[in-house]
Amino acid sequence: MLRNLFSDMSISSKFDPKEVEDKWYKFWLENKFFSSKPDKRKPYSIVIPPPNVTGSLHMGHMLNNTIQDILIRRARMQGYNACWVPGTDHASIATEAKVVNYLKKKGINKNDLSREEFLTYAWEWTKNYGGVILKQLQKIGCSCDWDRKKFTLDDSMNESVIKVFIDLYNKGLIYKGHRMVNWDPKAETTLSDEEVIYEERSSFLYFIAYKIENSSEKIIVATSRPETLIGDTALCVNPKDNRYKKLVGKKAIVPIINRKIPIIQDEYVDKDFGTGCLKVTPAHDHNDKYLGEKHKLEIIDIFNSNGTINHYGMHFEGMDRFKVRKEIIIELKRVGLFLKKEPYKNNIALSERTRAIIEPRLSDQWFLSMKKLSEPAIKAVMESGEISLFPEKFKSTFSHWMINIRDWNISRQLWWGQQIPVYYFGKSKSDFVVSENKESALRLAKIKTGNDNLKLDELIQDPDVLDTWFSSWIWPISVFDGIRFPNNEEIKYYYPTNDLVTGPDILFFWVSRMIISGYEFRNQLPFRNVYLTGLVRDEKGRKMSKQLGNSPDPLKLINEYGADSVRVGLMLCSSAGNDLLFDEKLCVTGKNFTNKIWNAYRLIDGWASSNNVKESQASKDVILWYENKFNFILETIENHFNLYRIKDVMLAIYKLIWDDFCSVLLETVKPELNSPINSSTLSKILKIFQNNLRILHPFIPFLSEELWEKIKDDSIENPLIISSWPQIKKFNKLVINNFDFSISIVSAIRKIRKEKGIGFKTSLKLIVFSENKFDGFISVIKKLGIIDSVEIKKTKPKINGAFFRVKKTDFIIPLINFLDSKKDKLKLQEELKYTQGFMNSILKKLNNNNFIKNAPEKIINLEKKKLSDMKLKIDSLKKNINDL
RNA sequence: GGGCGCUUAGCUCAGUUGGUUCAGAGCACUUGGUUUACACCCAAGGGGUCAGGGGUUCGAAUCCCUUAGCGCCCACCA
Repeated sequence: MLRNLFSDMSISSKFDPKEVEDKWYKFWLENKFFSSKPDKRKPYSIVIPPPNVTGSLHMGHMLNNTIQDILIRRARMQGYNACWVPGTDHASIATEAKVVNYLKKKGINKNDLSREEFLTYAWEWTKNYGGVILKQLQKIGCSCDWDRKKFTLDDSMNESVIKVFIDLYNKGLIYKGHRMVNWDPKAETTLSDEEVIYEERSSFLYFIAYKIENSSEKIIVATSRPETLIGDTALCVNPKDNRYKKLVGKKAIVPIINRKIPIIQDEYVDKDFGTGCLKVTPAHDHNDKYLGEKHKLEIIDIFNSNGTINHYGMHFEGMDRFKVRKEIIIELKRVGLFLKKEPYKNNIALSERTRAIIEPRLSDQWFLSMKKLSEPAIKAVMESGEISLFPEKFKSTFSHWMINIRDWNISRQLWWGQQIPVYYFGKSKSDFVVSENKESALRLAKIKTGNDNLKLDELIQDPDVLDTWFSSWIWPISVFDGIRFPNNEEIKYYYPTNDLVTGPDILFFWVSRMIISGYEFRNQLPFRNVYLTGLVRDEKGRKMSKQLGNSPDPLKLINEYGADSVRVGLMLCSSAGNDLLFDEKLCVTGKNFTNKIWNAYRLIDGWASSNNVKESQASKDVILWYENKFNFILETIENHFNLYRIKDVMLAIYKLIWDDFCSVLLETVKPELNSPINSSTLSKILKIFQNNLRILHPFIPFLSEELWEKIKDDSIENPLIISSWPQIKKFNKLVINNFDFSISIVSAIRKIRKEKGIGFKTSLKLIVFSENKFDGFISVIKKLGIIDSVEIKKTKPKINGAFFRVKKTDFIIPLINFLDSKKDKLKLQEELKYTQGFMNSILKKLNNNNFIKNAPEKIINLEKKKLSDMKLKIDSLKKNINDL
């Protein structure tokens, strides 16, 4: 390998990611390195948390997909059959809202469309604008098996979802219930709790008088929602409230409506809030519903689905709820039943998508009963440990939620999603069948009714669709088609998957439900390890979200810094489960790192090699050390990986490459100007560089592959992506320690140079004072410390010079010209003082009887050893001071 | 309101079962450097009463109690 000495000049000193990223991604794709099929190897599989099909990449995606890519690339190199299944989620409400908006801009109102027409638009929209995010994942380097791309509304997915619904229904776990739901009057749909946001708003507490039947008395009620009095079916007071005792059991008359309602008592009512009298509207308030059930009150739903008042509101019928609020106050004033209003702050529930104020409303919904289903999942996480959560702190949160699990409302009043496979054929509530399609439903209905004349068009399918999570909760099974074909080769090979990487915010909505479905439908866990990343926040600590617009566009960052650099930057700050405040500066750190590696390559590439130069001792020593150090670090990396401490892995590699490889190894073997390097040294360095690239690959796939290509020799056939992950070889900790010792000596020499104003061109002499064998690496000390000779003496010579001490060993650099004995003396005296103080504290411990009595022997001996060490140090310091 | 967790250097965080000089890392900062890969660099350095208080212990960043501040999840007040 003889090269022109100046060949490195032709390569830019700045690494340009743009040149290499697309090239290598295309290369990997074309060679099918991402794709996986069952074979004899052990599988390693990950299913992607499917991003919303409408979504575009934000930092949260970037974070957790980079982690997945790191895991999958490492597994691939380790020889596993690595399979990362990508896909998207149809995200029923989010997508439907987007399509509705899109149509609105085109002047089309959703309500004017039929279901089929709307779905046609939605599919068109999805095809045109959806799935962008998957292209973006490619930009960050994700090595997903794209041939396996899935969508939660694919035909096969739909079939699986319906099959699961029918199965659970037949097991008696799905039922229709009357529930208080969050009604969005603007979208005219129920919302899941997670789609509701709360906001503090100032409003008023209105004080309204209700007349008592057959009496001139009145009772005052305080309410923030006077319009709901239309639906009042009781007034309620606390039984201990003496003010109202005499009224309990009597009837009050709802103002304006003039309906008679009972006055009841219940502990629930707070005497001190408002007037201590609560109006009960069971149809429109969670707590009132509870009271209504307990006291068997009538339920009057007063709203139309768009938030206007229905016929119960008499002359208010058709009027919007907030207009009614105003009108009703005016009317109450007119009839003299309005007393006053007081300013009042409360939390208002809003629809996350439409920002409409949520109307709690009783409604017919489908529910999945969860209690029994969740038992194996609780066991797997809490008892058997089959499934591990990282970090572990989420276990307690998980268990609390699972134990108090509530039934899952799985129906949504939307069109975009899997339509519920329930077919009604009659007027009675039980006149329905559950089946995969209309034809089979008809057959069932005929059997159920005994009416053989039932016609297909007499069947009406439930208009609701299933909650989006109802398709994603079976994701790890359905992506391998294990619901439809439970014995297919794929599901048997890849399931259970290995790791799941996702955000803690969907631990309950998604992760726990996948575990539940895994046991229910495969009788087996869906994944062994769950790594919960932190939430990416902005510099103000706010959650990054599209609504706030505070998420930097990862693609812009990649464009500016390169994908590898952004990956490094993110990994450096991504401790599991801890939120990370994203700072763009980290990308700069990442860029510096990739550039450092690039320049290390340039350096090595520029070396000419020759057999005619001797291999220096320093090179031999430093290579020996690096090989030991590499394996030592490799071991710690493996340990970090096993605990999903990706940040620690990243930092360990960062330091290994920057400090050990570049600053120490390369600086030591670096030949003199214009001279070649020993050929054997160079080939060893290249081997080392290759191993470095192997461990770097999962983190910086593009640059590592590029450099691998550039430096590879005849022994290498495969591209880096499918090369091998290094095996940990035995290493000698003593070599590492002795070398670290030597580097500390070099640092001390450099410090003296700086203090004394001695440049790096002046060679110095070093005298070591050591009674035992000196085990530093002299060759390296000479090379890096720019020392021309090292003398080892048993006793301290009477020489003027700079004294220093590293790990119990004394050193002197003879420095007649640079000496400043006064200053040096002062410094040594300071150190003496500190050391004496330290020794005193050890003495105090050893003189403490309780310490001697209670501390383990090991610790006591340690302290004794420390004491003798300190004594020696003090002696030597004193000697040094005298010598000066 | 219920549950979980956090508070360590200017910033972001490590610190495993209490015990070697254990108070650490990266970044930032200061100082010095046109050393033949890299100024996106090299070298050296400064910096923390481990949130406050109390307790257990021979010994506490680490265990217990308490106060203050913060975050998350769940449930949501007429």
